[in-house]
Amino acid sequence: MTKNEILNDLREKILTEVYEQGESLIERELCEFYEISRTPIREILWRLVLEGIVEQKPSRGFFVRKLGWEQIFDIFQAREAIEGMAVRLTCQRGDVQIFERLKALRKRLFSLDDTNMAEEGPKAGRLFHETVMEGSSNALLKEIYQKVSYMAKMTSNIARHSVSIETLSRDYHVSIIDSILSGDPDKSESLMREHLRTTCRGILDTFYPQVFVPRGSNGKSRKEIENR
Amino acid sequence: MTKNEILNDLREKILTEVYEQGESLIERELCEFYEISRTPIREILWRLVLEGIVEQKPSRGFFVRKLGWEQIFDIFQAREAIEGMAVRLTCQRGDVQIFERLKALRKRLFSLDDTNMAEEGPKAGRLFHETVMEGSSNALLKEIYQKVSYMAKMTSNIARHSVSIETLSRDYHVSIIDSILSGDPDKSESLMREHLRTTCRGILDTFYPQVFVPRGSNGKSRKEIENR
DNA sequence: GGTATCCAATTGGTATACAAATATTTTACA
DNA sequence: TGTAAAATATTTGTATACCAATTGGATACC
Repeated sequence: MTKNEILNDLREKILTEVYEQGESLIERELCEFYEISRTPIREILWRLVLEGIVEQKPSRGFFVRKLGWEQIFDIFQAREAIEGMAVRLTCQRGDVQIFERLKALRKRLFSLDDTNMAEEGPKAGRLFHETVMEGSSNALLKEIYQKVSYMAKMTSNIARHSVSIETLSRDYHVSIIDSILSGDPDKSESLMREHLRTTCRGILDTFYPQVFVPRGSNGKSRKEIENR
Repeated sequence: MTKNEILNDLREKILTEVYEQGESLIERELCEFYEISRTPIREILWRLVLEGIVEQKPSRGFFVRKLGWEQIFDIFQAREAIEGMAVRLTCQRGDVQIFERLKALRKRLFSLDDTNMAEEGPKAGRLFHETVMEGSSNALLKEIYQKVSYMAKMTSNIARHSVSIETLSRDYHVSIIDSILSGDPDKSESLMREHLRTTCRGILDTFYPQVFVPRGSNGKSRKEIENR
């Protein structure tokens, strides 16, 4: 296995929770498993820290990042900021290629129905969001997005979306593409934000029903039901 | 020198351009200089990568990140996204402490005039932006901001602001604090964005006058004057 | 002038050893 | 029995030495 293959393998194992959240990644164990020495393993681990899915605590080592509902909330808010700006930029300065890709994607989104939504919906969704980031032509925003999206992927194993959430997302994706193609950056941005807010609420309502996030605000004036 | 001191020292040297942008940071030289071995130096360098001011190219090593005007443009756009969202959140869910700090800061901003603007303006400005991020109560946004702000600091040595830019910023800071205290998140966000867009244009106009960024758009439909 | 080859510099990786910090278990004592 | 202290084990942190692999540039050749 090359170093890159090991990196991909480790990432995959973290994203699919072979390594659980919060679990410590012990250097020697990894060395033994992948049959390499500590130096390259450390480099790989630092790369995963850079990707946001591993954290390093001094003198304690590397740990799989632990993401509870507060972090999911934070991630979606960060995505609102990043992708909201990105879709605005894509709308304003996207080139013909991007627009063509979005048109093709629009078609693909229409072909989704209840039979293939669970399978194809998330794939098409990821492609949509990536295309929007690509269109923004802002390397730093893309860099930031990559990290946030890795973190988002970590949560999506826990928070596997329901067909109803996926269908709603699909509709938003189509609307956003329409507003991009019609050249309306304000509408594109506000739709993207609404989409992410809605999806976040859907996930939290489904997987953390004990958490109450007040409607109509981005607020963290959250209330948890007292008992647990 | 402890490892943390070395980290701070190296960061300082990069931010003050003792190490020039694009320069390669040779492990063995650093080992010799700081009298430590390669392993801890590598860890320090990875931390600086995490901070956004150093980059690693496989088989080539670590380099001070190089930021031209395109990157400055990208940084300010990213800040628009991040800080725009953050100020909205601060407005919506900031606690009394934050509001008090903002009120005190407002007073301090008023005490700035032409005699101390060059000295105190940037300091107060940084404090303003940090306070807003703090108020957002979103750990991920703060994490992202930290990186972006290190990158911004790298550019501020090249693009040292003029008194006129600082004065304009001061006025924006005051207005934004007012809109936060009056509880208007939409206005807070739009003012913050406008502020960052204006500052960005001021910097680019001053330090890269050959670059023309069209008004009234975030667009990258940039034109450079052909000759150089 | 362009291409091929060689060479020096530097990073990449392995191995080993021990120090330092942290976590766990055992022991001793109240 | 419960708890604190001490001993032990585990794991990371650092140092050193060495060689392999990669890169960039210099040189020689056609």
